[in-house]
Amino acid sequence: MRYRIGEVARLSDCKVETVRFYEQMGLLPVPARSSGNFRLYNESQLGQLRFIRHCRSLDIPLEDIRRLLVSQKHPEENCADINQLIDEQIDRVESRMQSLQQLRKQLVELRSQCSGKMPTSSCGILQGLSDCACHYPAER
Amino acid sequence: MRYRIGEVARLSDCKVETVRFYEQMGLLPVPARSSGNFRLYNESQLGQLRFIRHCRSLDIPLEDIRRLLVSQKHPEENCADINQLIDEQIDRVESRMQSLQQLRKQLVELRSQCSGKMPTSSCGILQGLSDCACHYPAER
DNA sequence: CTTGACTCTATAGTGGCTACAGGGATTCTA
DNA sequence: TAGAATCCCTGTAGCCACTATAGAGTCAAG
Ligand SMILES: [Zn+2]
Ligand SMILES: [Zn+2]
Ligand SMILES: [Zn+2]
Ligand SMILES: [Zn+2]
Repeated sequence: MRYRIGEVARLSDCKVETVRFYEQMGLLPVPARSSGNFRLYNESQLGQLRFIRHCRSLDIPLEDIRRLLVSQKHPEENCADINQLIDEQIDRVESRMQSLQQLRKQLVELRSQCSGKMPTSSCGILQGLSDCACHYPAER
Repeated sequence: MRYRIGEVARLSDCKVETVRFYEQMGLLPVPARSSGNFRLYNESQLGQLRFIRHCRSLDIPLEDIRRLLVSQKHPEENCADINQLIDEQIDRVESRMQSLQQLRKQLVELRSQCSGKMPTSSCGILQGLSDCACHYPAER
């Protein structure tokens, strides 16, 4: 069974342009072509596309996905790299969560500076943003 | 007192290129020039740059910063827009936090599928990524 | 035979910078 | 006063992971 690009896109929940983009990035093998020059995919290529999409839903960068695909093609090798790659991804996610936590605190604090309908000249939010004590050069 | 670009960059904790970039984006007024064609900034422009940098540290997008700067220039207007803008920013941050929470859970679950040094052919992580039950078309 | 849905390539845009390349201006030191 | 170091200039391209056009070709149904 062979699929055209619109079908693999639908079957992997992504856009046609994205499939072409992955091909261009070398994440998908160059597909066969129909007589009318349409891309034709088989089950295995669809599987690889779904693999990529699933990785992307975990926010794994394309470069790391490339490494995972290479690992997949070497079934005899040790999988330590894969575990490390996921560990690094978890680290990235956790550190982003931490900075968002910080950010939220600062935004809520800022938001509390204004009660509502004021002239902008006395809006506590604008003032809080202007009276910035942090964006000064590091003291020496 | 007039500053050259390197100095305002240092005094607002950003890079020279970033200052030029903000000018190009219309977030900073076109500065005066010295006889040798160097940009020259005054205190008020430095203040505006620090305002922008502080907004950016709160991850407020440049478009929203532009709106804040416009509001600042109309001191008699009502500040409701400003409050709403910050509320929206808080919403964005919170929803990002939520999806990262989800992400972390999925990654930790995936990570637990592999105990350590296996051949990649039997690595639970690779298998978990391949046996994807989610990247299928929405059922009808 | 026409319509409409699909596909093709190539190119540019998104956001928020960052990093050159290849020159000119200024300032410090010998 | 020469040379070196450090600044600054413009313009362009790169980053990431797509997304969105434009303008053309392919194919099946009615
Ligand atoms: Zn207000
Ligand atoms: Zn600040
Ligand atoms: Zn493993
Ligand atoms: Zn999936």
